[in-house]
Parts: sequence; C-alpha cells; structure tokens
Amino acid sequence: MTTSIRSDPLRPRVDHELEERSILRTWLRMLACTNIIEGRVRGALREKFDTTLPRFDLLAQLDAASCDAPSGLTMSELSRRLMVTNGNLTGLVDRLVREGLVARVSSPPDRRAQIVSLTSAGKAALNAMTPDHALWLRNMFQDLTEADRRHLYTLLGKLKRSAQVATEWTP
Amino acid sequence: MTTSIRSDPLRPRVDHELEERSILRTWLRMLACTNIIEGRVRGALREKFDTTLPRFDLLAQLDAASCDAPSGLTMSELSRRLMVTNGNLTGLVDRLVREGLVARVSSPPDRRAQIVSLTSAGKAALNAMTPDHALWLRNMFQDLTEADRRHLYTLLGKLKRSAQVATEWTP
DNA sequence: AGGCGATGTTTTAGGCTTATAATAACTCGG
DNA sequence: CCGAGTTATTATAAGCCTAAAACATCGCCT
Repeated sequence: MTTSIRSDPLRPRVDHELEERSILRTWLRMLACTNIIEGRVRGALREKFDTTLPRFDLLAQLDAASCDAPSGLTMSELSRRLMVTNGNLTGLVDRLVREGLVARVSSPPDRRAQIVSLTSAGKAALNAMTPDHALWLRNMFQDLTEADRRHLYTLLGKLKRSAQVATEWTP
Repeated sequence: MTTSIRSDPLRPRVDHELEERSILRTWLRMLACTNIIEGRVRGALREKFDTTLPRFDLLAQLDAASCDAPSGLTMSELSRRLMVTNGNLTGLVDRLVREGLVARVSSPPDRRAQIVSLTSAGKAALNAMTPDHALWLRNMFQDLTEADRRHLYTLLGKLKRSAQVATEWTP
C-alpha cells in the first residue's frame, strides 16, 4: 500500500527521502524525454521547412481550433492554449503576419481584442508540415506499444491534474 | 496484439491515422505536464529565491557530479548533461560567476578547456533551495502512487531510448 | 453621463536558447 | 617539427520567453 503525503505527513524521514529521490528521478527522465523529442522536432522543422517549433505550434493550434472558432482566436485565448505569456505571443504573431501565414484583425464587438486566423498560405504551410510532423513523432514513439501509449497517456493525465491542483504551500 | 511500425509498414491507412492521433495526444499531454511543472518550479524559484530555473539546474548538476568529478566539469560536459548548447552555457556561467556562485578556471592539462565548479556560496545557495525544490515536486506528484511513479518511470525510459535511437528518416 | 474595476494587448527589460561562424589549442601522421 | 583534422570554447545574430508595467477598452454601477 502506498502512503499518501497528505494523510500522513509525519511518517519516518527516510521514507520522505526515498520518495523524493524517486520523484526527482521520474521528473528528470520526463524532462529528458521532452528535451530530446522537442529537439529533434525542432531540428527537423528547421531543416525541412525552415521554420521553428513555436511557429508550427501556433499554426497547428489555430487549425485545431478552427472547428469551434472558424474565424480565429483572440490573442489571449491563443496564449492560454499554447501555454505562453501574452507578451510572447505578440512577437510571434508579428513574425507570422510578416510571413503571411496568419492574419490579425480587430474584433468588431470588442475593440481591445485581436482575432488571429490562418491565411490560405498558412493553411497550406501547415498541411505541408503536418504529415512529416506526425511521421517524426511516430518514429520516435515506435518502441512503445499501443498499450504502453495508453498507459502513459493515463498516467500523464493523472500527473497533469495533480500538478495543476497542487498548491505551492511551503511550511 | 499491437502492430509494429517497423514490421508492418503496409497495414491499412486508417490504422496509421488512429495511431498517429493517439501518439500526438500522448505527446501533447506530456508537453502540457512539463510546461505546468516547469512553470510552477520557475515561479517558485523566482518568488522564494529570486533566481531562475536554468541557474538552479546548473548548480544542481555540478553538485550531482561532485562525487565523480570533485573539481568540477568542463563547459562541454556540463552542456551535454544539461542538454543545452555550448553557446548557451557561456552566458549562463558568466552570470553565475558574476553572482559568485560558481568558479571557472582553465584546465592546466588542456588549455582549451574551462573547469566550472561550485563556490562555497554556490553550495550554500543550492543547499538552501534543494529541500524546497523537492517539496514542490512532491506536492505536484502527490496524486501518483508509488506504483504509478514506477510505471511512469519505466515507460519514460522506454520512450527515451526509442526517441534517441529513432532515425529521422523521411521517405 | 462619469467613474472604476476588470479584461485584452502591447511594451520593456532582461534572460534563455539555438545555429552558425570564428578562434584557440590539442593530437597525430608523416 | 609541422600541418591537417579534431575538439573546446566563445562570439554573433536572431528568435523565444517571462514578468511587470503601461495602455486601451469594456461593463457596470450610481
């Protein structure tokens, strides 16, 4: 039976240390995975399409949202989905507008808001990249069976919820 | 039974698409996890210790290596371990030297190499931060049982190996 | 209508990160 | 010994990213 941190904060110190070491190991390995995968995707995007990962992510996010929001997303909504700050997005969108891949128009009902949407060139660029992107990922995930993947997905879901909920209380 | 990509590259197209979607979902969720956790650790380091995550990682890496290499690590070795480029490290070490947390000396046997090591102030700073860092992680991982963690660790190990080995061949 | 808090975006300053090119020092075969 | 290739590091240019502050607009309340 695994002990819960919340329910038993006073169990022996050695248990804490063992547990913390095992958490750290897991966390570092996860970081290594994302670094490796992100690095390879970044390099492949640069080599094959002369673009960057954040640009690709932004285009992909707009495309993914296009069923719900066919006219585009606001800057805030986009930054929330990409998990980056608003300020970061400003420059990123600037560059993509300059490249003609996205359009940025003021929202008529709310003059503060900017609606960002894919241009047809943006759609075309994304369609050109997406199959390769999927292939690269498939290639890197190839040793995981479908069951492995499903299990990983479930565990990550649990972790995500846990990390989001965690209050950063420090005694 | 799960089909292998390598052994059966000609199975029906719909299987490919399902598999790719499931891989993408898993990958995006993993990215979300690391973004959330990294973000919270970054924020906590800034709030409580007025420092940054890369600085902390560098100090921690030097400390972790201190048993093997008590006199410090070269820039190249450090950049390899931190999984960042050499050029990145130059500035990072510059800032830490300016803050007095690490020392950088030329290696006598190889005058090209720079050996970076923790100063006593650096050790002290790290010792002050490490318990909190472990606590933050423990807090964010709290909903995962020990079995969950072990399983996650194993799956990530498999993924890491798979991603490292993957050749970025594109047909 | 006017003010006021909330929300959406950009600006600013600084740091992180990469890729590429340049510089310096090592090694080793001839 | 000396030059060619290799390895270690730094410089440079561009982009990514954050936090905090500034600015603009909205919605609401009186």
